[in-house]
Amino acid sequence: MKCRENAEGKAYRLIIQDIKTKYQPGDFLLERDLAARFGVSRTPITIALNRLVADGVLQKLPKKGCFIPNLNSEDARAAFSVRILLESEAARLAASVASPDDHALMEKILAATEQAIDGDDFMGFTFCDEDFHHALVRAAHNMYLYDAWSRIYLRCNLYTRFFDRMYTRKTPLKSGTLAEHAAIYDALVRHDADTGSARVAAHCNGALSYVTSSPGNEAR
Amino acid sequence: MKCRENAEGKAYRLIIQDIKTKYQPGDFLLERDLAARFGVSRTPITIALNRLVADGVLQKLPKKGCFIPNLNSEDARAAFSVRILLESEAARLAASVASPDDHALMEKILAATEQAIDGDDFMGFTFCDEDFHHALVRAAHNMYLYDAWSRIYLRCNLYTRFFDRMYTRKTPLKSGTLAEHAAIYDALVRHDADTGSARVAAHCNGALSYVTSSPGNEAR
DNA sequence: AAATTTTTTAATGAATGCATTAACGCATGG
DNA sequence: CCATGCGTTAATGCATTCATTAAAAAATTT
Repeated sequence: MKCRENAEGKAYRLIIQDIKTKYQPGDFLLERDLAARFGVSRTPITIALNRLVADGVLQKLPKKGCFIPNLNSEDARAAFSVRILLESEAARLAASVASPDDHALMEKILAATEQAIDGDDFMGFTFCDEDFHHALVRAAHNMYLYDAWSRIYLRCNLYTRFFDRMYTRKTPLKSGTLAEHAAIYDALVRHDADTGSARVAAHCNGALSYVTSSPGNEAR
Repeated sequence: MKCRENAEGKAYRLIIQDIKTKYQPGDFLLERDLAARFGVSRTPITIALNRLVADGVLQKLPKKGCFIPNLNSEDARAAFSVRILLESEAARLAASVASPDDHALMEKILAATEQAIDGDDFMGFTFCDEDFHHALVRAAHNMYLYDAWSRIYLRCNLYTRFFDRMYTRKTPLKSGTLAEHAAIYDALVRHDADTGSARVAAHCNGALSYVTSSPGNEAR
């Protein structure tokens, strides 16, 4: 049986959606607005916002509220370096301990990615991209590693999604991303920890370059 | 000017104190009790508890509440491996980028540690121990690394403090810890990243051994 | 007597109302 | 014309109240 989602969880999920699609760096997220739009009271909104601050996705000023942090290249490099540290270690571990279920899930995601590309479904592709990385890190079978990675990945995605929205540079990325994911997966099933780890690092560095090479990445 | 602490921040700090000194694995933290004891309403308590759940220090069951998670050796190894990954990388970075201020702070903490040992002040020693590690990771000058480390360190300390309370095995640890901290600091000022990183890893592995070697570490 | 159903209780979950405070506009004086 | 001080406003911060629900206790039935 699956318990129905509570108001706070719903708020958390919807706020993340909004952050990725609606708000810009510097924008304040007003509790009253969010509460009205999501049809809940301010209390669960407050809790969800505080969680997002703890996640590093939002910043907070006392008596001022929560806002999307400014994104600049230096921050991006700092955030991505932590992501790379964690995610490449996850790949190293996954090469040893990933289960057949983990492999099956990743294969399924790769297939779905290909399908999304064929259908020119950018949103679907984005979900598949995120799903693959989640599956990869989960395959390391260390919940603390996954927790820490999960947070910094959310933060890194803040950059990626924002620049996606700015430049909507979709097509050139897609094929490369799928090929790189497939190559990472290939190393994992061959239990080649060094190659898997290196490919993950290279892949993430590519994402970092995408973000930092864009002009105007110094947000207002 | 320093703003006075708000109720939520106070609650967060006091709950952590209580966790380290009062509660045991499996104990539920009742919001009403905490609110009454801290002299605030339930709202800031709820927010603080949710932050601690996000930090991985507490676990939560819907409609049941927050509780201290069970501590076992396997979890400890998983948590410490993430801590070691982050903290040894921090040492590697700090060897390059630490400022004179960072060095001065660490020296000050080392002196305070010695003083605490001389005065047989176990509480003071504990604070110095934590302060040193915080200063070390901060010296890497990467706030995302510090954030991620901070969380997993809190979780690791859950084990350490709990076993400290169980066995109060103070004296044999103290001198060794100080010497190891000093050795780490020495590597940092010599800009020897490899040695610093290795010494941090060894030091943390020692803490892990302390926790896992204790009998009865499989909590109820 | 054991099992099951009902009732009670006590906890979290959520909404509302009030207090506090930071920011904005406006007026006044230099 | 610019700076400063006051009053208004609108936001967060917090307390209180009500609703929901899970667990424990009691009563009833088999």
